[in-house]
Amino acid sequence: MSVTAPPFLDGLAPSEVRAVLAAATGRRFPAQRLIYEQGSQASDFFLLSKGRARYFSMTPDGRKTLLHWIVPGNVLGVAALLTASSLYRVSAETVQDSSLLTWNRETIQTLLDRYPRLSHNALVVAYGYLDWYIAAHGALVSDTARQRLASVVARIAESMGSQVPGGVELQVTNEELASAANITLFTASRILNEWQTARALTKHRGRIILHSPGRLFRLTA
Amino acid sequence: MSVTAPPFLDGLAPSEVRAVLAAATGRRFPAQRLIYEQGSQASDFFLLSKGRARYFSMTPDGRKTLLHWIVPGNVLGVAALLTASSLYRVSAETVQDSSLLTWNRETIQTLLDRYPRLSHNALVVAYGYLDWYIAAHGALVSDTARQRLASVVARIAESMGSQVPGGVELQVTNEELASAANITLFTASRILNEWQTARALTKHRGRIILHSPGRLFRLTA
DNA sequence: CGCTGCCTTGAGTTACATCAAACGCGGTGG
DNA sequence: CCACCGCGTTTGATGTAACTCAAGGCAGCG
Repeated sequence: MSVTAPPFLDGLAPSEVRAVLAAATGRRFPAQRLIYEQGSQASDFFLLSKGRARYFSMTPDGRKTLLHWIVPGNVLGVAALLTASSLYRVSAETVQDSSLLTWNRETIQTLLDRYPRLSHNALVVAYGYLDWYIAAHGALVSDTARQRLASVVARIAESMGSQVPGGVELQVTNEELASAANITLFTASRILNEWQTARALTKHRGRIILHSPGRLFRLTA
Repeated sequence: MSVTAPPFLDGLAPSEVRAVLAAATGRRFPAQRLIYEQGSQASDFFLLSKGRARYFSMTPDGRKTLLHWIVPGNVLGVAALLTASSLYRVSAETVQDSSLLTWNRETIQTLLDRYPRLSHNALVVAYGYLDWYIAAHGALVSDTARQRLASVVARIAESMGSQVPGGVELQVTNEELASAANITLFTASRILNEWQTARALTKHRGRIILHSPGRLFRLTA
């Protein structure tokens, strides 16, 4: 079903895993499709089985901030696991064509009751998000634009880069990088050019070849 | 034991609550004492029964960032609930003299196994932190120094203010406000003076009388 | 070979940080 | 009761990273 075993199903017996998966509905999403929107009722819980998705958030003034990337085996929509408060806190969208297993709120909550281990796993998942936010908060509080951009590039290279001769290729636009690092398009362009001059990477439209991740951070003073 | 029923014990039968509490050790902490430090092994889980505490984090360059405030009934040290990864992610310290119920890691994990509802409650707690971080992230990304300071003042007034004739009194220094809003001492001083001039609050050393929370945000353009 | 959308470049602006200096509240001891 | 002291606070002058805006370049596609 998915290449990597979903952490959310850790510790369940094979028969239990089957029961949980049997209760889900498969759904396909094309690339660039909204999965759910921040502020709406958390009516479904998802597991990404194929493709790529990401969380993002809209600021009051209409800018989009890219948050966490979601790879196969990850779950989405933890808000649907809560009995009370039940709004999605951020939005989620697909990046590539994707397949999602879907449980509605009632179903997944019944499963949580039946298999308590799922609650524990959900806690681990939530704690992982917390980790991400703690790091992001630290970065916003004390890093420069340059450092944040370097982190974003490194993180994307890690999670979604593909090996090519000469380095790692990232399929990202300046706009996406800017939005993830919380800087402007212009600042992103300038910093990336510096790095290109310093031979740490090569730019093309819509993609970047990262030659030396280490050099990024050395240029970060 | 505590004024408010701890959300962490929600949904447990009275006998179960007694069993969980019986497994804890009571500990008293004086004001301004470190409870645990970010990066250290998450060896204990706590429930604040009396007093006041807060989370904070140190930046690489040595500045202190104040995070979430903890009131009686709240738990601390969620990292100790996780089987695997087990470092505290932020630091915690008391603000006033406090009493904490303490479970060591092994004990609390045994209890989680025995009372699955605790896992669910832990998820709710973790989700609450997530909420806080999502809001903080949004504020850092798109609010001005002024807006962030207004939010901090409002939040502190809400959670720890005491009613006095003329408004709500907050026991905070400029330094604490600056550190929580992620601005400098100087900027905090200047903005607070503006607000004093606009009659939204009155300043004294180490405390503030907030007259009109609403006016803060109106002055926030 | 022209069009569309991504990307670049420069000039001007700004909010906030940094630094230096001094002020004054409120507690302490003479 | 007064002089002193420490620390929280204030104020002004200066610095700067990054944003904003305007204009144009150019890659790749049809």
